[in-house]
Amino acid sequence: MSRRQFTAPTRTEEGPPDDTGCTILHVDMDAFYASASLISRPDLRGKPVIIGGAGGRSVVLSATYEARAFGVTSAMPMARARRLCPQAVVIAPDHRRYAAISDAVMATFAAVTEHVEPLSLDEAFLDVAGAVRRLGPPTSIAERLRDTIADEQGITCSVGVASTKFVAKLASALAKPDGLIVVPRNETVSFLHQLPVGAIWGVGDKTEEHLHRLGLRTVADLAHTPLETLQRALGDVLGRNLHDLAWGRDPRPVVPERREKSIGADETFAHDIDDPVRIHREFLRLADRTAARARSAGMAGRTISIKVRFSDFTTITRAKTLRHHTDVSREIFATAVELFDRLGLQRARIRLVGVRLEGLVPASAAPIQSALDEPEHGWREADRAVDRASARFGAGVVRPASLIPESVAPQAPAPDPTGRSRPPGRSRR
DNA sequence: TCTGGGGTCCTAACACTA
DNA sequence: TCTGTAGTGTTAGGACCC
Repeated sequence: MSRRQFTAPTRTEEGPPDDTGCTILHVDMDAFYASASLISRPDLRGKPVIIGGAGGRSVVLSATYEARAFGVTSAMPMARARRLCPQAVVIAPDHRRYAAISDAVMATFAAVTEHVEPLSLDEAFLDVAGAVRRLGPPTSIAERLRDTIADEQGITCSVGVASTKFVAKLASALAKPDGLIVVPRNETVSFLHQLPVGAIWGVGDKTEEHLHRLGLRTVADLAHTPLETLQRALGDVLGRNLHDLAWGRDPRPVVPERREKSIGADETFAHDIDDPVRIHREFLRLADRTAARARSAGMAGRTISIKVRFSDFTTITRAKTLRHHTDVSREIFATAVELFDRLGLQRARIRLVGVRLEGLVPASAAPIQSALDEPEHGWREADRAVDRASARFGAGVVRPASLIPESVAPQAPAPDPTGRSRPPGRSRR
């Protein structure tokens, strides 16, 4: 689902386009989360519907085109979306359903080519060079994919067909909704040069503003600016990238598998808080979630970072690299709390905290060293037991005592949210 | 207007080491 | 032993994407 919208100066729909050499397809589901949610609510088709949380600080995950007509866009605060379109029906996200549909769509892609690079749940690049002899020209393959997805999943998608990933992605955005655009190889540069600079993948609000200050408004302006000028203004890497893209140079291949480099979780509080005990408790919850996800992915990391966002929205991060890799909840939590305490905040009002595990490697390849004070059968085994219980009875069935609501927890001495308690299985003498 | 959550990548400053 | 330098790793922040 592409967030950046721009108007198509032209649509190349007249006559059969020349798709010779255009073997890269970018397939993007139309308003994916909204379309998927409406499968079980056909009564809402054709009506403005917003997918998002009901909380005061939640944002729009997706919206139907009928809601978008009122100015509702994804990532917009829900409060604003409701003001813009008060008649819209708001539906809570159903991530399981989205994952299931995404799996089915990816399987459809895999039946066409093994060169599929998923970008997210709802979009992917396909390199169909090897499928042309078997299935026909790229445009036919794209049409067939669109039909299959519509028939089998009941949702529409848009496809860009081009000779590079970058141009295919631009084309699919222009084709939305429910369309197909082919950019012939020899028309790539003229296609690009009429677009605004903001259309380029990697140019966000800040860079676009920067380029406008330099008097650069279209991709053609960018292309005709000396490389050295762009590099001076934007840095070596970004300057070079934008210059190359402006001339249609994008040699990146479709890469079927990409390994995660970090895993993390963060949480925005319903109201800003300044209570260190509550903040520690939140770090415990987030460390637990992060570690469980790492273990489930079979990964371990060496760097633990925290993120703290204050009430004025300024955000800081702090990180610590351990001497060994870990996937142990308690170790991630202890490091996170150490980093947080080191900030020495005097009851600052905090809006969000986050925990991230970086420098991931397969756990099987990482020598995971026991923490110095870890007894035999310690926290790692406890984590494994929790994982097994969660797999059997559902996530969250086993939690640290300090995360159990007071109304549920048995009367006992207050748990220590810092986690500096005794390890499991060794608490009794 | 009032800004989620999950990520990746880049840059710069600094520390450490050969 | 001291100093300058280049390479590398760590840390922090920012921009961007979906």
